[in-house]
Amino acid sequence: MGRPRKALLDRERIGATALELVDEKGDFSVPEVARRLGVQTASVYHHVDGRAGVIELLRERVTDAIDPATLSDVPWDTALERWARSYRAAFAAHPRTIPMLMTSPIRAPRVLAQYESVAGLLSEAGFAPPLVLPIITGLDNIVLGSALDMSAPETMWEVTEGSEAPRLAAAQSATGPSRADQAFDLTLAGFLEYCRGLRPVRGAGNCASNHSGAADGHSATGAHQAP
Amino acid sequence: MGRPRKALLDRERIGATALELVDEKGDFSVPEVARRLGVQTASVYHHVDGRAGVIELLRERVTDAIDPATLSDVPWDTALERWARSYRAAFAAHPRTIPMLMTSPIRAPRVLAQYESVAGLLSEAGFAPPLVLPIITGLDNIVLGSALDMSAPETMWEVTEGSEAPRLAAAQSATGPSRADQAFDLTLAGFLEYCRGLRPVRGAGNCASNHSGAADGHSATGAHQAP
DNA sequence: GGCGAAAACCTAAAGCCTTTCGGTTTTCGG
DNA sequence: CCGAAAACCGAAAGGCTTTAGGTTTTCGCC
Repeated sequence: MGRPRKALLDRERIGATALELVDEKGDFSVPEVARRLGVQTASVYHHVDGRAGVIELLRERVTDAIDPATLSDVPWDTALERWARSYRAAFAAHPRTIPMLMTSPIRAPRVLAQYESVAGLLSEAGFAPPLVLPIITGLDNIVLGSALDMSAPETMWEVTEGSEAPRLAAAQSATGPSRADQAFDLTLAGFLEYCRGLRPVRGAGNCASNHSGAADGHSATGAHQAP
Repeated sequence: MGRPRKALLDRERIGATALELVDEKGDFSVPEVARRLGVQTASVYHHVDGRAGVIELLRERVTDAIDPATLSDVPWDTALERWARSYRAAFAAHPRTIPMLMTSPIRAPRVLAQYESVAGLLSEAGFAPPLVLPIITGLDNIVLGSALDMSAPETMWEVTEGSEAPRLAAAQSATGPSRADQAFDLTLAGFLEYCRGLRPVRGAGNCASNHSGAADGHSATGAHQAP
């Protein structure tokens, strides 16, 4: 057959087709992608670096929906919250990609740059350097943990049948179908609340002993550039 | 060859061998398990339901390390914390199984029973029924998100090389190698703190309207260690 | 305009994995 | 003692990943 007059394949179409397949069936294979594009399997290998390369295309497509503009918000905790929600929403749009993307780190430059922004955000908000990465990692864990939960929809907790777990079943019927969202809201709110309490207090008198109950210590912080 | 005088295979040995392989190489295959046991591939299929069955054996082995006794602790938040740590530790002992186990829900009866206990724990602690499942799910997300983080150890954040992310690199060198543990401690502490504030206050006057910002209604609980 | 190099697709094949289908021998219950 | 079940083996079908080498078309450069 030889080279066609107009290219049949490109990374764009390969990525889109693979994402279609994963959305529909939860998995893909290179031959499947090729079949759906009316092409032989080997041809795909001229455009991407094997199956792993296709997964990277998926990663790009999914993470492109994360909105970096959220990180320009103020104050810092609003930025963090909006970013986390955008991050989670990006995965929620294609939950079945999650098992594939979770296995290897998110090293796409686009996303890495956003983590870098978050690091700056937290530093400028006044967090002690040793706290910055734990906070980022914690936020990451919450988002990815929640994303994972979304990828195995209700099966995870579908215990309503009959007998074995009456209290769990009762809790389920008391919560309704928004369980995953509510859990995320709860966890995120708790995390941000706790982080607010971890910032050094700026005023003169430092009520040294506790840091935990300081739920509203950021009210006056319209502009908060730390030392 | 026919039936041997003494059985060469059983689910115990198959599970142990598969776990060995995953610990060593991050994956397993049925032929690999068979080779390591000095047996033909097909023989394995007489004891387990294919590859999926072997994964269930892995799940049992890993989750058996979760200590249900932690849930008998008092008060409720101590029980929750110890359980979460035990849960996470179980996965930390075999981090490379995590990508395999995360894909499908943890429906092993042993673990389900523990979730059931947690539901009872929270109900008896006085949490409103619609809050119980979101709290369980949130805790689950934190544990599994953290476990996932452990499964791709430092690669996830190894950006120290050179240039691209200076603030992230600085944050990393300020934190040291205990990043994952610190993030978990932080997130768990924040979550429990927030949950304490979600319990209805027992005293007379119930300031009914809000439940969201009330992070400090828990005066009696006392201890919370900082990272 | 012509021509070599590169691009894009194909056929073929190796190697691995999963799973199933009969065989063969040994053990065990009645 | 004997038939049924158990435990293992050999072989094979079918799929996936990946590479190697062909064939045709296009493109850039002289």
